[in-house]
Amino acid sequence: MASYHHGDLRRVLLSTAAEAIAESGPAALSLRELARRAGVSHAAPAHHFGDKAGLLTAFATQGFDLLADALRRAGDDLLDTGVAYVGFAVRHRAHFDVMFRPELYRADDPELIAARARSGELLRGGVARHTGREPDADALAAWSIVHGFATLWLSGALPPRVGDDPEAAARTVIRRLFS
Amino acid sequence: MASYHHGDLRRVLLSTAAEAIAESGPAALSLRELARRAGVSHAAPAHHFGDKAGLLTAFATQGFDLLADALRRAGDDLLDTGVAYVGFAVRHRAHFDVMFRPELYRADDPELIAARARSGELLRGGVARHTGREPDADALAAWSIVHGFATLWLSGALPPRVGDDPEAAARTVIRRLFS
DNA sequence: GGCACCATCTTGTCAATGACAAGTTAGGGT
DNA sequence: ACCCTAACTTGTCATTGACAAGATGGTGCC
Repeated sequence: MASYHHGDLRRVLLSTAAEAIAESGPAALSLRELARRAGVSHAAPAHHFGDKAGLLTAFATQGFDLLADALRRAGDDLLDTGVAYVGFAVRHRAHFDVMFRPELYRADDPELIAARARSGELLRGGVARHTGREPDADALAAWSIVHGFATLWLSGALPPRVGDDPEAAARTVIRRLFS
Repeated sequence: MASYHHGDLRRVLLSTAAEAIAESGPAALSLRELARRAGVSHAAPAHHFGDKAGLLTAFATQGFDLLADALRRAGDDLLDTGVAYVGFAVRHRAHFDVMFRPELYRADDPELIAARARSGELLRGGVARHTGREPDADALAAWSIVHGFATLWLSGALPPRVGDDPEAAARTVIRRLFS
């Protein structure tokens, strides 16, 4: 068919972008390459997202929503929440890569800000339930340690002795924080 | 003058790259823009670095050397070492941005690997002196928490209440780890 | 003093890209 | 039946990274 109206292009472009970014990073992302993979013309992506920053804004927003889902699924336990954060980073590497790189997208986009706030609340809530205290400093420490571990893991900077199971290694590391 | 032989181009290009990357991230870096700022022809950078990945390889190597210097200056105390790590990230934002993004450069470059190993040793050494134990898990936790804090700070993801002094905030956070 | 060498830098070119402008198609509402 | 608008296409331009080939001048060597 290859009908003139694709019908589902926006969704397809986002998932194709996830593959492309996971392969070679956000810097190497090409709108024309995405269009080629989706079988549409080189200017089709611009219609849905305006420009490259627009696409990455939508992509980051989707990422924050996926993160919120993952944190919700982890339940109330703080350790599980931390492991889920790392699991999200590993499983949705492309999203994670973009989400914390605001110079790639429009950080003032309302939908993005809302999605980011939703996932942030889940993180802070987990910490507050665990310590019972004002969560500021504890939440910051917990967020830092899981975010740092995830980032280092993804960057390949960790020595091989850490093993090949990021979530198990993360569990060990997080345990050091509240002991 | 504008003599045919610049004489110091390699060094100038690296420091110009630092400015450009600090302004708009490594993704937006343009070799031609660097050449323009340095007042040389558009192909001059390629002579010194081969290609863009070559320049970023040299840049990351310089970054690991600067990090090692900063860690050495911090002395033997673990807390100070952690604060120095964060201080390095904030003060040399552009280098830090590239160092942990191996898809941007040639991660198999021997000089880069050597520089990275030198700074890694300083980190592990600091942790070993502090705990007296086999440093693996503790070093990983300490590295994760400072790296995560630095990354979150640079990405602008932290709420305003954290304040505007990254090193002071880092000190508070790191203290939660070994308490 | 002169000469050859070669790292350094320039000019020229090509394919790929992001952005934009203008045109085409089809489907939904009235 | 008709239009009207979102979805997509074709065409174009400036910019970029990479490469090839040439120009320049300092350095060592006799």
